[in-house]
Amino acid sequence: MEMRKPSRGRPRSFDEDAVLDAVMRAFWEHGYEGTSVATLEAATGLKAPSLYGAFGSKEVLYQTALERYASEHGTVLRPDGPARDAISEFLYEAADQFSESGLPPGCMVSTAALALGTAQRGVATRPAKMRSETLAGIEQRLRTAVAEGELPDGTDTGALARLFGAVIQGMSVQAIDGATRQELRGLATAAMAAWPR
Amino acid sequence: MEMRKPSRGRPRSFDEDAVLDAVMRAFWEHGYEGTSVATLEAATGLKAPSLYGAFGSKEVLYQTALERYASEHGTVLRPDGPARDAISEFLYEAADQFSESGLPPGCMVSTAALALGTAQRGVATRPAKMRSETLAGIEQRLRTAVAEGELPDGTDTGALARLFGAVIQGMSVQAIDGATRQELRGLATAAMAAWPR
DNA sequence: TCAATTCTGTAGTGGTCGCTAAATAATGTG
DNA sequence: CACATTATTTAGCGACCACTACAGAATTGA
Repeated sequence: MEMRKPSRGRPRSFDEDAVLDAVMRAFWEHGYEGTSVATLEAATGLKAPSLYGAFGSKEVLYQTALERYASEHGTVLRPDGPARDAISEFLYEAADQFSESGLPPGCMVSTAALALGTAQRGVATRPAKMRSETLAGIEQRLRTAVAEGELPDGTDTGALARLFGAVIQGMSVQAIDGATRQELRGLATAAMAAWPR
Repeated sequence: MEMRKPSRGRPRSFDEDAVLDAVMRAFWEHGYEGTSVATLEAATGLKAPSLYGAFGSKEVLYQTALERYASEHGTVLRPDGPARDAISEFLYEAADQFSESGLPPGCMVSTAALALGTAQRGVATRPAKMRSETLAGIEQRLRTAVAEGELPDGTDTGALARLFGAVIQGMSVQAIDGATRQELRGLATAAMAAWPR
């Protein structure tokens, strides 16, 4: 994947992963437009040309940080066991992650890039696609549950998937607004009551 | 409330309400940071000095547009009848409003100002307070329902209020991502299954 | 008609935006 | 050592940011 150039020339003076982590937190907390390159300089301790040399542009930096977020802080539906348990764990895990101390509140994907200037429209496509994939993943899990008899035939799996997706997105909003971990867990519990009987 | 100055001097050449409506739509669609004063000039047909003369600053313009949104496009819980019906209608009305053709998708309050640069932190306070008041309104309605016996004693009204609030917020995200009115209504239907029995 | 008042359009202000050319520093290779 | 290569630093690019001084235009009151 990564073409590592032979070690000619002056070596990097920084750890690329640590820098990307700081960049991720800045974008996570302040969004794309709310994070300036000057902000990133302050967050990383690097100067602009180092950032640009290592990553390319502010937009690439954002997308790279977003992928890192997805792989480091993202959650996946457990593929085994009852779908009900998988969804339930998914919601509780989101509640915990959105209120993790030492990290920005909320989710870098669920509520990202919802309103941008026209010039930055393209930045929103990747986060939107990630949200769409989350919905599709939930729905697939629910469809399987219907096929296996865990959920009744005729269950509106699309609507149910959108509901649990909305719960995640709403938890992100409320975490940003200061909701505690306990409150988010209670929300998750209340949401699971919507599971069909 | 409004101190109307006697009609001395050159009169306004524009309708203040129509201009504020255009401003509201711009902020609604592109957010605070995503909307520049140049954008507002294009949206209103006015020049900056007219906007500043009539309203004061970009931030005041945003807050004024936000209040207008709340009073023109906001929804309130119907205070009479069963709480279950009031919440249900609230969700369906949100589904319809977030997918109203001719208006930006989503909600100008539910998913507003979630990530801003540090310099603009103060802009987020009013939208956050509006969301908090919505949650409080829902919870109050649920508390009354418990007191009147519509909901069982011991119902976690706080968690249930947060759930319905999250559904609204998630519907706003999904509307922005392109969900149809029908899909949002289905989401609302699925959410009502969480109502305690 | 003249003066007072208020609004509009022109033409900027200083500041920040994302980004980069050019000089310098630090490494490996010969 | 010299040289090629790559990274960092300095300094600043043009474009846009929110905002405004100022002059002219349009109105009312005297």
